[in-house]
Amino acid sequence: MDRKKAQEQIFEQLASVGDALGNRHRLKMISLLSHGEKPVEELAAATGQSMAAASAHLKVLRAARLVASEKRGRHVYCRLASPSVAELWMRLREVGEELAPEVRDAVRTAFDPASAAPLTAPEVMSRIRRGRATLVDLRPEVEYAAGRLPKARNLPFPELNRRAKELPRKDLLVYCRGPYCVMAFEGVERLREMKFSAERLAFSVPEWRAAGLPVEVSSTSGEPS
Amino acid sequence: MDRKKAQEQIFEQLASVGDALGNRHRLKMISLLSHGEKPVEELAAATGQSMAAASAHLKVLRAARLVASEKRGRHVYCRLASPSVAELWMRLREVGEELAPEVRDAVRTAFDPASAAPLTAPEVMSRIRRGRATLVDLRPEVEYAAGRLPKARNLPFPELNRRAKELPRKDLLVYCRGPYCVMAFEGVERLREMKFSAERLAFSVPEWRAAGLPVEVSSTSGEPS
DNA sequence: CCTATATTCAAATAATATATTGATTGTTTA
DNA sequence: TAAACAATCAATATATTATTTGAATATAGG
Repeated sequence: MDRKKAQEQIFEQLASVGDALGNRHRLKMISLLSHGEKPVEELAAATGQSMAAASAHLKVLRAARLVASEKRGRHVYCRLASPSVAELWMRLREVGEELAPEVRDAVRTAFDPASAAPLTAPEVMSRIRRGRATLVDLRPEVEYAAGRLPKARNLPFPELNRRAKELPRKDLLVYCRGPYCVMAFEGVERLREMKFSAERLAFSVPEWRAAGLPVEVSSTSGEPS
Repeated sequence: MDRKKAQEQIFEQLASVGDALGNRHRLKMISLLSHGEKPVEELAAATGQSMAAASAHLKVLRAARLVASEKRGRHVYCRLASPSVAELWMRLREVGEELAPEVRDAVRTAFDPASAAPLTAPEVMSRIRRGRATLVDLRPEVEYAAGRLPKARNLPFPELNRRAKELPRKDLLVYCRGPYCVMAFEGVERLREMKFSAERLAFSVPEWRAAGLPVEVSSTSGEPS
């Protein structure tokens, strides 16, 4: 009889975790944080919210234990409480893409997976090892520093036009923040206009990490403070 | 600019999937359905709800595309839309147990994983192959018929006292509906009182299936109608 | 036709969810 | 020490939603 009560509590608590996944802005925050810790301010800007609103959503995520945060300097840096949160987010995406036509159609029309290089993570790893490809990471430098595909070069999206000439003309594999990342698409489009041979990868660092492949990190112990 | 809109729609839709996971009764329904399809009536009874309430929750689950249903005879049979829904539910549990102290503590005190046989699914598979153990499935017969561990014998919990004598005295491995299943605990307790040597498995069929191990099914094409 | 099973509807209740504004706290920097 | 900044909190407003109940309605079976 006591176990019955405990079981209900467990389901209740797990439901609160599910509930935390039930808002667009919060999912976006999880998605952003899967590329490394960020201050509240940045999360607010990236999700188009006021600081107060972002702070409220973060409170929900913290209550569900999905996000942890720490004050350093004058910023509060937020991060996923564990890599398994990113994996939960990936699994949610997979289920949505598999089962919800609304998701599947939107993904197909706006972020067509068929437009990406049809390479699995291990296949990319093998090309990296053989020096057959140049990986280009379009994310901001802090995210690149926090973790990247091996031998990837960092060329943040806003600097693309100016610095593209640093890249080789051939065999570019471009990635940014994952399958729904607008910059990855536009980056490849721009590079092609500039006569580079470039393909988009359909995944990013969190998926790479979840596949058990090695992630390269800048030697500075944490994020710059 | 159009991609930005599509991205927001994707997140919105995925949030509605998350939202569907945000209620105790709905999680319980998913958990039950991971052992096979069930009519609405049974889901209502098992979750302690009126038919109308259960129906409303099922509507949410259907809208999120997690559950499909079909009318056969006078019942509406509900089932998970895909095995990946069960996997999402498992992942949610794992995250909860890993990160939420409320969940972890409740699990430890009421459903202590340490009280289960410390066997992984492949280890159990190997024992089955060598005939080193007798698996006992305490679930209702329909769930047993819909999918079970190889060579498991079915002894539904309510019949345990009456029919325990059919079992060998040694090397019993008992499972029911998973890590939070009360019957699995009480079943093992009763068997031990009756001087059987029995251990509880910390997992059930959905976890077994997710591990890629073979599930045995009764030859009748679907559920009995 | 009558019954069993589900869904829907109307309604009630309560509760949430979300965002805004302004105040407050703690920290850094001038 | 004061000013500027980052974040949270408190109070508030609005709207919406969540959940359940009981009755009415469909649907199919016997």
